[in-house]
Amino acid sequence: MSRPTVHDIARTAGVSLATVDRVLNARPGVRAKTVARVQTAIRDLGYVRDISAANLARQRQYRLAFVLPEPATAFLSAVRGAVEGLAALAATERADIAIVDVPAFDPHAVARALHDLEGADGVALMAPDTPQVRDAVRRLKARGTVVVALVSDLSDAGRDHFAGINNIAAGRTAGLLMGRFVGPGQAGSIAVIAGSMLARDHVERRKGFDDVLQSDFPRLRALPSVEGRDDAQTVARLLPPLLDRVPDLRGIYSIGAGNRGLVAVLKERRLAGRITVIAHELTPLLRGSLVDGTVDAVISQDVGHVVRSALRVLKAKADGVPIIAAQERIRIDVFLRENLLPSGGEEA
Amino acid sequence: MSRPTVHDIARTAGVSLATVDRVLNARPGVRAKTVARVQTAIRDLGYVRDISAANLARQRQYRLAFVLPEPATAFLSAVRGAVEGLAALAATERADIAIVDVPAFDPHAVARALHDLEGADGVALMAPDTPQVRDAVRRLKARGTVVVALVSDLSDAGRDHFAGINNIAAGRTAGLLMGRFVGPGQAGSIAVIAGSMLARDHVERRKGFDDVLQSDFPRLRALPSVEGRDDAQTVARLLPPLLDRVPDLRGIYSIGAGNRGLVAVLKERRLAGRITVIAHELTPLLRGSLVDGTVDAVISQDVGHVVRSALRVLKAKADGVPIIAAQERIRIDVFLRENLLPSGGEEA
DNA sequence: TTGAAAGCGTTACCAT
DNA sequence: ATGGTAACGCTTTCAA
Repeated sequence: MSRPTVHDIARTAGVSLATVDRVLNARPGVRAKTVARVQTAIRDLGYVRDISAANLARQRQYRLAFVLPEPATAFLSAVRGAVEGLAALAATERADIAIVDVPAFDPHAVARALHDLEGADGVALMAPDTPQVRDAVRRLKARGTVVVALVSDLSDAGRDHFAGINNIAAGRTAGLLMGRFVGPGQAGSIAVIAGSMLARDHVERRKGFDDVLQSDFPRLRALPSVEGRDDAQTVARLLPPLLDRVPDLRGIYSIGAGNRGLVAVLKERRLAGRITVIAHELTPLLRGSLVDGTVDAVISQDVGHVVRSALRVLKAKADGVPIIAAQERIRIDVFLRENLLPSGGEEA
Repeated sequence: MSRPTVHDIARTAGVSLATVDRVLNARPGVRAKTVARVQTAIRDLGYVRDISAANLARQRQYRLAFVLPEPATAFLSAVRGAVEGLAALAATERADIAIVDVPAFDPHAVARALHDLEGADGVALMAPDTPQVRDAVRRLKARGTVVVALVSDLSDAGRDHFAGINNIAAGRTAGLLMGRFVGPGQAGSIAVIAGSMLARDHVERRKGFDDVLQSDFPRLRALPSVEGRDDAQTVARLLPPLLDRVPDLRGIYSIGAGNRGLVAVLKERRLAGRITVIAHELTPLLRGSLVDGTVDAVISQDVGHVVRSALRVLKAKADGVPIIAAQERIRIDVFLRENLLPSGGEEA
C-alpha cells in the first residue's frame, strides 16, 4: 500500500474532497460533527499531506528580498553569491528573491530601502543596529512583512528572527585559540582590528574575546580596537603605527574585513608566522593565508547555511508555520591549515 | 508573466505535450528536426522544469537501505537518529529507507546483509574495507544497486561514492591542534587510542596525525596505538598500564569511540586538564568533557550532513543524474569549549 | 453546509 | 514519429 491521499480520507469519511480540504486547512463552513469524522479518518489512515502537490495546486508565490551592504567585502560577495544561487533554486519553489544593495554604515539609506520594500512577504537584512533602522523595521513589520536579521543582529523588538552565529561565542572562541596558540603562561599584547563599532557583530566579538582573555589568559593584554572600516587600505594605514608602539606584541585579532591590508603589513614586516593571527570568515585570501602560515586560525560561518536558514525562516513565518529552532542554529566554524576543504566552503 | 510550462513549449513549437516530454527526458522516437524545434522553444522561453510536478506525476519510489554496525557507540546512535529522522522526511519525498544492523568487525555478516538487499535502488554502508565486503558490494552493484560508503571509505573499485570526511585531513587537524596546544618547542610522548586497525577511517586518522607530528612537531613522539575496540571497558583496562610506562606523557589522541573509559581514567588519575586530550565526534560525553576541561578539542563531522548527503547521492545516482561534488563535501568540524552550540550539533 | 469538477505542471499509456 | 488524454495529490471555484 502507498501513502493515503485526500481521496482515501474522503472515501472513508464519506465526504467530498472539498470538505476534506476545508478540514485540512482549517477553513470555516463545516459542521463540527463532519470535522470530527474527517479528523478521525485522517488519524486512522495516518495521513500526511504531500507538500509539493499542495504548493503545485496552490500556486503560491513568495516575494522576498535580501538587503546587503555595499561596497562588498569578500565575505559579502560570498553572501551575495549564496543568495543568487539560492534565488535560482527558489524560483523553482515559487519564491521570487530580490537583492537590494545599500551603502554600509548608512542607517538612513537602509530605512529608505526598507520603505521601498513594502508589500514584500519577507525581508532578510544586514544592517547596523541603530534607531532609524529599528524604526523602519517596525514599520515593515506593521505592514505584515516578516523581517530576519542576517549575520549582524538587531535588538529583539526589531526583528522576527536572527540568522547568523552567536558573535559573543565567536569572539570567545577566538580568544581561547589566541591564548592557547600563543602558549601557556606567555605574557604580551594582542592587537585588535575591528570594522566599526556601529556593527553589532563586531562589538559582540570584541566583548567575547576580551572576556576569555581576562578570565583564562590574564597575562595577555588586548589593546584598544583599531577601526579599519572593513577596508584594506585603512587597515594598512592604521596598523603600522600601532605595531611601532607595541614592543611585546604576541598576536593580532582581526574582527572584520579588510584583511588584505593586514596580511600585506604582516608580510612587509616579516611578522608572518612569528605572531599568532586570528581572523573571521573563510575568504580566498584567508584560506591562502592559512596555507602559507600567515594566519593561524579563521573563525567562520557557512554563508550557504546562513542564507538558506534565512530563506526557510522567511517562508515559514510568512505562512505562520513554526520553525525548528535547532535546525536554524548556525555553527561557529573553526578553520586551521589542515581542515580546509578542497575548494569552496560550500555544502548543503 | 509566470514561468513557462510544457504547454507553452508545445504551443510555440507546434507539437504535442507528449513530444515535448520526450525531448525533455531525452526519450527516443522523435525526429531530429522536431527535437531541434522543441529545444529552440525551450531555450527561447527560458523554460525550467518544475521538479515537484514532475515527481508528482512520476510516482517514483526509491527503495534504499542504510547498513550500520552494532553495537552502537554514541556516534553510531547519532547516525541512526539522523537516518531515522531523514526516513520520516524522505517518506514524503517518495523514498523508503530501511535501517539494517550488522555486527561490527564482522565482514561475513556484512556480506550476508548485502546479499539480502538485492533489488534495492541504493545502499549506504558503514563497514570494514575487507575483501569479503568489497566482493559483496561488487555483486550488489552488478545487480544495479548504487552503493555509497558511509563515514569509513571502501577502496575505489568497491563503491560509487564516499559520504564522510577526509580522515587523513582529520588526523592532520588533530595533530596540528595537539602540537600547538601542547606548546611551542615542548617535547614528550603522545598516547594514541584507536578502535581497530581494520577500520579504514581509524587507520587514515592515525596516518594524518603521525605525518603532522613528524613534520611540524618533531619533539613530540606518538606512541603505538592501543586498540580499544571502540569500547569503554577495554579502553579503561588498556590505558592505565600504558600511562604507567610513559613518564613524559604530554597528550592523548583518541581516534575512535569508547571515550567514556578514557575520561574515567583521566579523572581517576587527576590528569584532567593537565595533559592535552583530543578526540573525535561530538557526543554528549565529549561535549561535557569540553565544558569541564577534560578534553581540549573534538574533531567532528556533522552526522546530519553525512546522512543527507548519502541520501542525495543515492537518489541522484539511482536516477543517473550528476551530483554537485562541492555540495557533497563534508566539513571537518573543530569544536572547542567556546564554540559548542546550545543543544544538539544538528542543522540543515 | 456540502459537493462536482476544473485546474496546477508533469508524465505515461494507448492510439494513430 | 506523433498526439490525445488520463493520471499524480491537492486546492479552488461555482453551484446546489
